[in-house]
Amino acid sequence: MQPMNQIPVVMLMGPTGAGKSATALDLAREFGCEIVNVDSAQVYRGMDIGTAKASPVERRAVPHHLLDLCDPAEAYSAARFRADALAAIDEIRARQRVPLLVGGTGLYFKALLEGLSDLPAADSFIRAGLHAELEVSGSQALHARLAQVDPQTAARVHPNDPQRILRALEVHAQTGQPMSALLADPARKALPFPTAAWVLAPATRENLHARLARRFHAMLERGFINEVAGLWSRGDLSADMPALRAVGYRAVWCYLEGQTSYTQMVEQAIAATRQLAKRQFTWFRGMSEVSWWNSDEAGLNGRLQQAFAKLL
RNA sequence: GGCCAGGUAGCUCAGUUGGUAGAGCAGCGGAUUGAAAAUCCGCGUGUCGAUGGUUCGAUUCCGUCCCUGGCCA
Repeated sequence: MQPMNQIPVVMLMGPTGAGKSATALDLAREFGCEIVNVDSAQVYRGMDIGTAKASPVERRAVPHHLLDLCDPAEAYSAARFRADALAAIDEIRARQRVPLLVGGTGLYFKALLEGLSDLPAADSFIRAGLHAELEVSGSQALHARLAQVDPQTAARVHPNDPQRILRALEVHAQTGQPMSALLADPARKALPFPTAAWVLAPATRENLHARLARRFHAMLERGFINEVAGLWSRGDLSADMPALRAVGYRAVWCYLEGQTSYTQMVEQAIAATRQLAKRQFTWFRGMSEVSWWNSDEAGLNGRLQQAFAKLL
């Protein structure tokens, strides 16, 4: 075996439904990898069918990391992901095995590859206060306030984007400094190991759309509605929590509350999945040093194995 | 078969007192620093069902035909 500082970290990214999981299992079995999840929805416990999480059998065959970290009532974050992923990578490499990072969350990949600035974590108390203010005054008013304390951030965040306006105000409230000043602090740290980044995606959007529709129907057949109904009946979860905003879950939640018909729910869920895939493409296209692989191509896994072998 | 209501963007529809048309959704592109499967931003040429007529000009008015839905036979 080679010295640990040469064990690479392989990143397999791709839009939802591209077949990353199956490919990852294939590579992991062949090369003795351990899989690290890079999916913001799969970190939640009890959200299995709708997130297409690896099954217990698959998880027994290949070790998986960063699944089931949180209750759906909690909020995970990009910063937690970065820390958790770095820790998992260290452990895996210490075992002389290759970490295979698999998922579709562009921000998480970016946070890992480029680092995050030293910003305060979310503060639920401050956030609740700002939210109440948002309800009363609207995002334009909060944007105007942000322009007072942090003109630079206000200039780059749209007045209709409450999530970013609130975050910037939250950071200012906690630190007394404009978020733009904290972001200016160079926080980029090169990762202390070699990396390879691959994007797995179907050749055409039509192919992907067809797959996504089929996949959602398959989820329904596997009891997806029951899964969401279980969360719904807990009584302590609500549609505005990050976990329940996930594609599919949100649509079924509305259906369970009687806001949409079954047909509308199915249509909404599939459309939301397509939109997610489109945003994922935007992330991946903007990344430098990634190689693209056509997931529709015959013999793909063999070629990926060859590419993988070259990294070792 | 008769009467009525419709046929306008991929879908649901608005509109043009005659000067070739616009919303929502879908789709496409982009942004993205502790919620990111989130949250935003931008993008609208389509034989206005077909065909004849009136008109300088018809998607709009008139005739005929076709299609869909409803009612009556």
